[in-house]
Amino acid sequence: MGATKHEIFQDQINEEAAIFNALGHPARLAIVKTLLTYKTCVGNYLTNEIALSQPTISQHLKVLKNVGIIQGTIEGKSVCYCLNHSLIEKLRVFVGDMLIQYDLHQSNCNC
Amino acid sequence: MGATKHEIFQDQINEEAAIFNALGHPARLAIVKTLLTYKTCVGNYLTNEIALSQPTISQHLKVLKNVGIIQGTIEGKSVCYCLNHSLIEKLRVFVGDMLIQYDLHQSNCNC
DNA sequence: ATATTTAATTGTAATATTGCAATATTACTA
DNA sequence: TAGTAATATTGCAATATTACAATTAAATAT
Repeated sequence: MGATKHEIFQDQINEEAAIFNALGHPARLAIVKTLLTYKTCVGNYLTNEIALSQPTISQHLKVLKNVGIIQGTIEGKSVCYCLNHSLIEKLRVFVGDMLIQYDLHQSNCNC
Repeated sequence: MGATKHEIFQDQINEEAAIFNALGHPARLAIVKTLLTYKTCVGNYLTNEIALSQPTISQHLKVLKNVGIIQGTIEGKSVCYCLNHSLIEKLRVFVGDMLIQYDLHQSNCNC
């Protein structure tokens, strides 16, 4: 064993978990926060801002891109990154639903 | 190398990433969703519901407990789990802030 | 008392992740 | 046409995660 058994879960759960998982590393969360602050941002800025090597930052950017959280556009010799609108909407809906469901009956826990 | 360099990130980022990371596995997300649906839930129910072994479920419950997402109370020979109110509030605030910041200037991306 | 049920722990194998040096690639610049 | 800058890729070592069998522990049931 050793690998996650994705096949026993619904596609939707796997997809949502993949999004949370991508946000679940401090370097990647720092990248997302930078994009929230500056709206767009070139890769090299992140490499200077975060104390990790260029290949490591590149790898984290790839993870965020693969789940659709960010997108990158080539601009000369740079790549300009920004958050992916549809993905943020998906996160909004999912977390919103979650919290609504929580409010409906979680105000007190009887255990 | 091989371990995440937590020391180069702010405590808050590490903490938030840890929460997302805990939600970033389909089994753990399934547990959280079950608790959202049923409010409380005994461990054995999860073991029967999710096609993973009892030790594996127990391990995932521990991860969720360690970051404070859930709490468990012993009830006879069972353990009754529920979501942790203060943690859910933290998630609400963080994601809320994130989405507000996004709305402020992310409606269109110029790259 | 003994058996059963529920859950946690321990140990371990398989696999994935993290991080970086070295290198490749691509585009601009002098 | 070099030379430089920004990024991606490859290969690898260190570490973490996932999953489970076996075992333990604690409470209940017979």
